[in-house]
Amino acid sequence: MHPLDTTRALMEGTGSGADICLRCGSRSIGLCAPLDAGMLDDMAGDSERHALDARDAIFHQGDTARFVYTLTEGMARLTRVLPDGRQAVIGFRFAGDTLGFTPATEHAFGAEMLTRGTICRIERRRLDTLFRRYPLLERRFLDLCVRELAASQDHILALGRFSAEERVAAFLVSLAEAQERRNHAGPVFDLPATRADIGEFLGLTLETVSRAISAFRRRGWIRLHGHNGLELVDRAALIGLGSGDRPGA
Amino acid sequence: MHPLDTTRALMEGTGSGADICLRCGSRSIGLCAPLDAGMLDDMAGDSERHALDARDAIFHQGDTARFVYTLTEGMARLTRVLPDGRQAVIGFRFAGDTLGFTPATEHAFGAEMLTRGTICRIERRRLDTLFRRYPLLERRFLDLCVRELAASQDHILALGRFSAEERVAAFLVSLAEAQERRNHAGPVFDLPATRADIGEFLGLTLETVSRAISAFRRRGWIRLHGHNGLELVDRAALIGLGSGDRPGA
DNA sequence: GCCGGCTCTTGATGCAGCTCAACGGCGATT
DNA sequence: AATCGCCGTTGAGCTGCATCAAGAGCCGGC
Repeated sequence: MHPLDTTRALMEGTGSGADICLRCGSRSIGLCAPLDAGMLDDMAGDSERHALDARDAIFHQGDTARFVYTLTEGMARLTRVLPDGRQAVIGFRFAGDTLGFTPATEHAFGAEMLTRGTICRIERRRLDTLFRRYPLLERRFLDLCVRELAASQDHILALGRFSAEERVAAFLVSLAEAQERRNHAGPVFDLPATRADIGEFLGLTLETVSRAISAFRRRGWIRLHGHNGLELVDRAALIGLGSGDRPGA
Repeated sequence: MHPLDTTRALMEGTGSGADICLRCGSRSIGLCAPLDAGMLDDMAGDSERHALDARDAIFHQGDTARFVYTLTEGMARLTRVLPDGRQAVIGFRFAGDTLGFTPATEHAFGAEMLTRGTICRIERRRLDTLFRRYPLLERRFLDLCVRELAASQDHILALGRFSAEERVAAFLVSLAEAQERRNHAGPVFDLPATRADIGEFLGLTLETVSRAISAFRRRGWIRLHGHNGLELVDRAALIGLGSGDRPGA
């Protein structure tokens, strides 16, 4: 099994519904998918939509966790900062993903847009009201949460056990799969994260990420199109490297 | 903030109740804490208790996820195996922690006892029935899950950004705090995990873990008592090293 | 008591990835 | 079109940790 497959499972679990989040107007993949019409009306009445530019913060680490967010367009990164200033990217989020849901009073990490996009937010306490009215919604959050936990464990495995090239290969494949799951057509994917972002996600320096990507390019495994375009030419090779069955290890 | 503090938060969240899980007979910290008497009766009727020896498996990676477990005595480790045989310890669990709760059909990781101990297990579908009867129980699982997710993110941060000694220091402190939270008295803590277990948890080799522990001992920060006893002599030094505010980084 | 196996420790060596540095490409601004 | 700042690439050297190896302490079995 691909070690990042649980990420796929998480997203597949959210991608089936074709409901429309009334207020947001977007195809709702995250919050609204398996809900009935009455619930959607309630949520739409309680939520607000906001447009954001690339690099805008959605919320900051330490902010009071007043809202829960759904990313309706664009791509974002989740970051945590250590006391000494070292920073880590904890994850990336795509259109349809839910952000910032926590029972704590403060956000343990920050979220920033990597591209332009829009978010849809609902007050935490209104969501609690909806939980009481629609137990299915709470169940849905529990499932999402457990799946995200499994994805975190995959990432822990990758950080603890994978070489630099293995990590980058796994990342590129999971990025492509995430976009395919969102009905992306064509062989060229978006890669809006910088080398530094990827490095901070994978526990590597930007130079090491750059070298791995160059190596894949030299081997004919990938092709870069402009500064944002990524094409997986030999996906099997990348999956082989990124799946953790290194021959003779 | 200590980067492993969310682990503490997770456990504090479960440590407040003094209820007794009727069938298990143990102080229930995990499943049963904030529940009313009727719910406890229901759960006790549906759960079974088992005694296990050190090294016994509670469940295996890939097993059908038929049960949800509470560790009532002892210490366990959670492990994942990669296709090529590389293994990683993704976490440790203590008395009172809940194990193996997942909406998936299979366990994504295995769990093995590190010490003798007992577990209390309940069938997954009976738990679902209880969820329907007691929505508060489901809410409790959601909170636990979000907190565990935060703990995973701390671990991701440690694996991606911490040096070997920083990781070992953070691990020793969090282990001591976990035992203090469980009303452990006295300055000497249990360290039932081997150097290899710790190394597989922290993404290090057993030799590197051993060297870090020896270095702490030489600096007078810790003392070892027999093969299982650990005393933190200078906890502040360990916290300083393990909290991620390395001076000048 | 003696032996075999396991864990821990410590030393020597090698290498993957970090650090430091230089440069080229591209978009934005004016 | 010129300039600036950011991002990416590549090279050279260094270092922290892995790897390999040897030996010591401890425990259970006989």
